[in-house]
Amino acid sequence: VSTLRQEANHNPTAGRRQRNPRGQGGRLRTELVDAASQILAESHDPNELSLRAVARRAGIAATSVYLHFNNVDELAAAVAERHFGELGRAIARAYRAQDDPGLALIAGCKAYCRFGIRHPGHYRILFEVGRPDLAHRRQDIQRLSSSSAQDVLQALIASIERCQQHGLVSSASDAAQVALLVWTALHGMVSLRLNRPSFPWPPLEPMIEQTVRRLVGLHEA
Amino acid sequence: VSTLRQEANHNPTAGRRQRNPRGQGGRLRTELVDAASQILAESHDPNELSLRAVARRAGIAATSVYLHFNNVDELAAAVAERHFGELGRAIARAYRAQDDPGLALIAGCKAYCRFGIRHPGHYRILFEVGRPDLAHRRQDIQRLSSSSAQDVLQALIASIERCQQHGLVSSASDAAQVALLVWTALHGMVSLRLNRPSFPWPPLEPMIEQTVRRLVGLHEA
DNA sequence: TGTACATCAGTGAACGCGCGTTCACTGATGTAC
DNA sequence: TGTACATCAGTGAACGCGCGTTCACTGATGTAC
Repeated sequence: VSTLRQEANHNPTAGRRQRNPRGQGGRLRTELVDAASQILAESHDPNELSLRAVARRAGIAATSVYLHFNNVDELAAAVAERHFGELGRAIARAYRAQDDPGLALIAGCKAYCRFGIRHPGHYRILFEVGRPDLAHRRQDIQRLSSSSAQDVLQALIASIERCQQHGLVSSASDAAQVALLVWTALHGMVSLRLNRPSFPWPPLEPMIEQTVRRLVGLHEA
Repeated sequence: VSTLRQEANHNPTAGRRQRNPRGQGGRLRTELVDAASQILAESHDPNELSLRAVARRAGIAATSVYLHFNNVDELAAAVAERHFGELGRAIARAYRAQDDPGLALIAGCKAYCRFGIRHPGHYRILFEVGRPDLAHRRQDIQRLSSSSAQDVLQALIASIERCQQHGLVSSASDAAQVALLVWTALHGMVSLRLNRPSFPWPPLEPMIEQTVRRLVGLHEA
């Protein structure tokens, strides 16, 4: 009987959770997103992100998830939102560390790919998980997370425009259009490396640099 | 009782299957791959490709799948093999339809993307489904399907080399290396369009053409 | 020509699993009177 | 100051589902004698 309860409700490695104090029930929401992120960090496969797995990891009953999310898709959307934020901050950090606009652009692109390679589960939930239900049913949430994606893209556009303003890149082509070429190419590199790890891939960073330089028309310093 | 049998074993839209004649049991293998392809063609989501779904679609008992495949992963590998072949033929057809090596290269790339956009389930099973079990356990099968992927890549390399030989592309950079840039970029375009259909994507073909021209250094005719 | 037997192409019931979701509930803590 | 009540943060059992896989089997067709 005790093993049954263990299996059903508790993460055997974690201690028994004590309930939050009155008025602090909202903390569980954060803990659930934490737990989901941990699962994604370990699994590489977003399909392992189930309501029951998250509840197990957080040390609560499966039903308690419904105190904060109407269904499992809303939980997944909250997780995606968090990781969109983290991706954006990782890119911004790498970008700001470079003075030259061209090098900053490339550094941001490398940060994007590095995030994907280092956090496959998190990256996949952002760009490889089809959650059509969400897109159809919960327009508010979809707007939120797609605006975070837009933020990432906007930053890329701005960084290409900055190269144009410094004369490093021709102003003949539209920065927004070129940014799309770059984004899709970066995604392709991440996605294929994650999904075909046994392929004999050459080193990632030179590949990123070549792709970005050629796509935006940025020549060696 | 009769509804139970229906649900368990039969596709209600298809007639009752009659068994293959003696010595022709191997036909079922083809029918299973057919059924699996149909499911993928309709679903967009490779997770719906389950052993039981395939059996239902083929009009046989779930257990009969084991007459031809040791497990569900071998079935998936057979499906992938077939669609690698179809992708390769689609590319070759488009390629051969153009005389100019530069236009042929671009036509092949467009065919690659078109295949992915038109057959999301089939494309995903080739490049977005992580089947680590297969890669680890069944080396022979992995070799097969990865050699089909290699065929596609080899064709791309050859078509870039042909551009070099005709002086359309500089011979300064390695064709194999550039081919990788092109392949990953094409995959990124397909993957993102499939996974984020609500994003306001610009028309696909100009985007492919720009990407390929810039990556290989092929200028407008 | 008749019959026993082997082979072949499948079947059907059952198993244990994890899943999302529902429902009625529990028990501690604060608040109104 | 004591007590009834409301609120809050969660629980536990149960549901029906589809899944992959196992096991023993069935029934038609060919073959050896």
